[in-house]
Amino acid sequence: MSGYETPLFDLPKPPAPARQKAGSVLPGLGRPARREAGEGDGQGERGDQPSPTAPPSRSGSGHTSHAPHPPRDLEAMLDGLNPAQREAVVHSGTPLLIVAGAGSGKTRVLTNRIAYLLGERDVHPGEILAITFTNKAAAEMRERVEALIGPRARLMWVSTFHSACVRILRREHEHLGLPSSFTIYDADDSRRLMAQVARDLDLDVKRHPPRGLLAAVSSLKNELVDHESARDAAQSDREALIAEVYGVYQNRLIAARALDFDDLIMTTVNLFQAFPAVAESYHRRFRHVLVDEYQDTNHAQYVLVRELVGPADGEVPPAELCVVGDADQSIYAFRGATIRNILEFEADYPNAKTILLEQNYRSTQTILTAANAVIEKNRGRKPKNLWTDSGAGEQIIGYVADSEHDEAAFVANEVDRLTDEGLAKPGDVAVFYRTNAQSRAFEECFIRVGLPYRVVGGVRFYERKEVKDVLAYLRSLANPDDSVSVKRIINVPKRGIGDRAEAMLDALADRERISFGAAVDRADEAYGLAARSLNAVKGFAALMAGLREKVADGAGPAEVLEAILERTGYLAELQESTDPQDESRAENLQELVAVAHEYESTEGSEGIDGFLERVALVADADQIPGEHEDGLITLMTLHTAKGLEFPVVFLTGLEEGVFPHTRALGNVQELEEERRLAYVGITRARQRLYFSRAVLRSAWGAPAYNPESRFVAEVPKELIEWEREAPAPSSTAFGTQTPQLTASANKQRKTGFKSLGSSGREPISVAPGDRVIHDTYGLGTVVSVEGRTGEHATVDFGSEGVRKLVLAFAPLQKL
DNA sequence: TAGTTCATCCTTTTT
DNA sequence: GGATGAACTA
Repeated sequence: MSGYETPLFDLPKPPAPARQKAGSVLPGLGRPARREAGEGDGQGERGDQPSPTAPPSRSGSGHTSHAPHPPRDLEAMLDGLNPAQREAVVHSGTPLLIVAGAGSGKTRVLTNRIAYLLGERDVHPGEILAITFTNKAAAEMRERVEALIGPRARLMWVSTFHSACVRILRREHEHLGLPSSFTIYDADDSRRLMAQVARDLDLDVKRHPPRGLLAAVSSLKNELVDHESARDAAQSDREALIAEVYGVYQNRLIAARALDFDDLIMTTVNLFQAFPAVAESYHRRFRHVLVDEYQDTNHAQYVLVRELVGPADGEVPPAELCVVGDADQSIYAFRGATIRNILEFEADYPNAKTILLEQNYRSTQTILTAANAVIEKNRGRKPKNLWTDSGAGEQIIGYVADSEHDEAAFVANEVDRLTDEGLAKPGDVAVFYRTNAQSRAFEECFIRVGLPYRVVGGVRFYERKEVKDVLAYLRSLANPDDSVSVKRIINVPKRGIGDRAEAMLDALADRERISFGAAVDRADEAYGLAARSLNAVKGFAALMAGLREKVADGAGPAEVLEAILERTGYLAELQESTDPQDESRAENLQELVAVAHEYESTEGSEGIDGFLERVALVADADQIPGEHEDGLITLMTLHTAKGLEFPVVFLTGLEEGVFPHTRALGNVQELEEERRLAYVGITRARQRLYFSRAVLRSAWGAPAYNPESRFVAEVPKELIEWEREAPAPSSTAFGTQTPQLTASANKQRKTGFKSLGSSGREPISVAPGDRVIHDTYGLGTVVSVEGRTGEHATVDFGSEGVRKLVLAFAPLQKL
């Protein structure tokens, strides 16, 4: 994990704010900690010790506020920059908006600007707050500035919105008398909690799935609406329902002493608005606020930035604000981001200066022309025209595959060819797709042909079930009120506490107005709990008490994790299992312990709470995409690709319904967001760009026929050279280009597609006992055949396991 | 209570 | 093909 925080706390503490009524203004933190010191508080607040946070390998303290400046090298900061970039680096005095087209050197401008502030304008590093989109970007920026300016740069604060807010909340709790220890809920935890809320309110889960409720509540949160006012403003039944759900959900969060991802920002904003003195202390401190990827900020983040900058006519002059972004690269509206923030920047900050960076230093003119042509189709955007002086370059190569397997084979062949001809190495190549599920076809193919690859994103380490389970134990220890975590593990591994027992404990918790975790400790008082269940619950309570004792004795996260693995029998269960997957699960848990050890050895580590916070905020995917020197093909979603660049890019799955995604087809806004995603994908390529699609793609079991993506047609024809074009319309009843086959239509015609098979192969028919050979799994024996017309077969591949296959598409041959 | 089978509905994308 | 939930059996 590279997420590394420079402490904010080396500057004088801000004056304690006047005490005001905390109350309802601070959802999520409104309730004082019921438990006194003892649990979770042991580690104390270390914020004020200027803990040395430099990586051990580095030397030099850099902590004195007036350390001698490293040699000033103005030329290094401005060298090679074009006039617009220079202007952006040295601008001062008014808010600054840098509209940076793809590949226009945005990151360089930002880092050089910071270095310029530190080196030329004598700004103290502690006065700088730079907000990036990911932890990885933060780490890189810190590194680059340090390379320019020296170790002094470590004193500045570079982080994501979320990390920054957690820091602020942790720091301010003591002034406000709020609990310092809180649990951060990720999307999965929130969903579980919402499911509970749906049960509380007796909602029809079919009509109101927790996911949907969560999305609705989340958008209210980002608008900074509280549920009271939402209820008052409700126009329709649905709105009223959402407001009610919001209230119950929020109460549950408060009771669990938890904040979800949206709360982190919103609560900080509320804190600033409720306690102006706190807000002022921060904007007194941060004289320079820089925000990267401004087009992806949501309303709450926008307000937070305003609060940090401070009023134009305040007692303290506003901080110097510099935001960077490109409205055409906004791809997170689904998560609440508003392009409005960047489009209206000049209205929000009337004396703002705007600098446009249009010259591209990354791609060939062909690639840029394609990108421009696609993005032009979006309405209501400010015109922008990327250009380069580096020449036209190669044409885009297009390929129409029969199936997703064929598409993967094309990519593999092409990479081989480029490698053989010395035009590129596998490490130069990236394969982009719209959804994570699409990676499988490529992985299978690359494994078969022996191409080295890595998948970025996908199922992340911290999202794996076993890791989340064990972390839930740790969280339950750190915060016994965290009902989502306690419920998650109360019967994992199985110890005979079923739904009924859980319901009885829930009832007890309700009756006594205590948390679920507290009810576990008082299970004796629960009605209707079978003796056997009661014993099991008591056993669980004793287990937790034993572990808690260990925590109280000052054990660090690693030691506690090891105790959890052992005492719960979780690890033993995995080790005894014969399922080969459980082996890797056990390895993941060992890895988690190793991560905890590593965390403990980091200076300034803050015990279990700190470890959990780190785990919640640092996506481990951040560490993966680095330099391309290791010769691996990179596979990732288009969203993950933002901010990266590759010499060779394959844009795959260019089919209506895949990209653009089905869900976006009916909605202009969403379609435009898909188009921006296409724009992002295209502009990642430096020299070579490939478009590919599959005529026939099996999407969730059933095959689907998808016409060409509209984005392909939006690229001028002469830019694309088709290596293989769509086959002539076949004689089947459904033409290849039937526009917009809906999913349901596909389903109805499902059986009809069988005859097409994959890669031209005749579908085979098998019977139990037949010997077959599979491209990936090798030799096997058919165990059984399912489906009315025999479309699935279960085949035993011996050491490769027993697999269920779709006969029409499995690369399977009868012997 | 746990383990099994069956049905359904599904899916974006992520800090 | 996968995850989740409901219904049923041991």
